[in-house]
Amino acid sequence: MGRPRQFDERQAVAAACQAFWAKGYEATSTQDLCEATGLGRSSVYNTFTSKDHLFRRALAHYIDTMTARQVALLEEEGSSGLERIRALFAMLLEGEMENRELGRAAGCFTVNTLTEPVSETDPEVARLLAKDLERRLGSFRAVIEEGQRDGSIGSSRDSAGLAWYLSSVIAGMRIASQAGADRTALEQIMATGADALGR
Amino acid sequence: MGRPRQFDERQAVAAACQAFWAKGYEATSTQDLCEATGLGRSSVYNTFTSKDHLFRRALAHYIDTMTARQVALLEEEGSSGLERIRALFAMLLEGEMENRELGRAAGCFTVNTLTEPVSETDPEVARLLAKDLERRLGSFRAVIEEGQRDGSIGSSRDSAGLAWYLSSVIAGMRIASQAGADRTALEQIMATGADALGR
DNA sequence: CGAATTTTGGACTGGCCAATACAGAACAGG
DNA sequence: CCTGTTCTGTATTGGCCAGTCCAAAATTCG
Repeated sequence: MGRPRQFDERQAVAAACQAFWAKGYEATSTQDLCEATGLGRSSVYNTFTSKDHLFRRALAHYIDTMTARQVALLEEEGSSGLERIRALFAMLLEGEMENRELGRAAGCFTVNTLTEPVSETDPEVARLLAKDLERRLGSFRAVIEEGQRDGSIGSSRDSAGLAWYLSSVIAGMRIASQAGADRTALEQIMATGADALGR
Repeated sequence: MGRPRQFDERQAVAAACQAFWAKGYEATSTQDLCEATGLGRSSVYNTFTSKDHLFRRALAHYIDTMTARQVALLEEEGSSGLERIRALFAMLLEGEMENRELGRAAGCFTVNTLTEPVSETDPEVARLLAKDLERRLGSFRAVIEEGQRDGSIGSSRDSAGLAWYLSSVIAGMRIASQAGADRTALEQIMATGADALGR
């Protein structure tokens, strides 16, 4: 009963996600959020309680969508460990270029958030980021070990360390993208990043 | 003539740099800057005109100190190209751990700034970042080519691409540090990063 | 000592910030 | 059609923001 919502909550979260992704937590005002979502102030606060709460929802949404897609790609069977990692690289690169063409936010929302104070001051945000990192590292580690077994990854380094390395290379690529690297440079970063695994 | 300053301008810039480094442009208030520098509002505005101007000074200070030190290390003679890169990695890692122990800002001020809107909205900031990146890439490229000549770097990839890769690995390591990676993880990232150059 | 000049501290300003209050709108059930 | 309930638009709140103003302080030069 009661008056029905005139908007889709998930869609609003997705719009807020884009806004926060583009400008970060601090620089995004509640006014920006109203404009991005198309909602009035009352609807925003009635639905999401506060800017902090909406930010957490937006970050969780980003993580759910992006990390899930990436982990799924790494778990696909039918190709070697290294091939799957290369496929992930290609996907990330494509996503990066696509966002650029659409004039959307560059880089990675979670990486950007890590460099903001909110990642330390808000425990819930810290928890989301830590949990996502753990999940990604676990996924990386699994595919690396597969690669070491199937021979596509010649490096005999500790798989946990290589997972950290992989995570760093990806974060670094996104920073490079924000710094203005062109497609060729990004491709070279990814290709060289894979070299370290081959041996 | 006139009343003499009761503070050292360079010292004030250094203090402001620490504040901006720790919290970023957006989240650092002018009040924070007064407390960090120990100056009153009037002195800050009389000396530095505005928050934007002080931020540019702080960023320029960081770049001058940090990049100069790193470039100098890479230009030191008496060791192979790869050895110099490893020395740079060691220095960065040491600096990262030191900052952590002193409870200071983690990560890299320029990397953090790249993920903030100010890096796009303020043309002067954009110029500082672009110029620094160019300088770093040039320095990386030079030492990589030396390494390719002296045989320490076996990778036959394009030196400009490898320079981008190096820059990415370093940025990625700093993100990993902010994400909570321990010393061992950072060491593994750097070591694996060097593997890609060896061949 | 006095005039000119600069820095300094503290009070102050308009504006934007996140968040709230409230009245009316839009439904469901009876 | 009426009542209860939820949503929505507008006006408003107190607070912090960057930046200004001004009078007092501290110097140099004459």
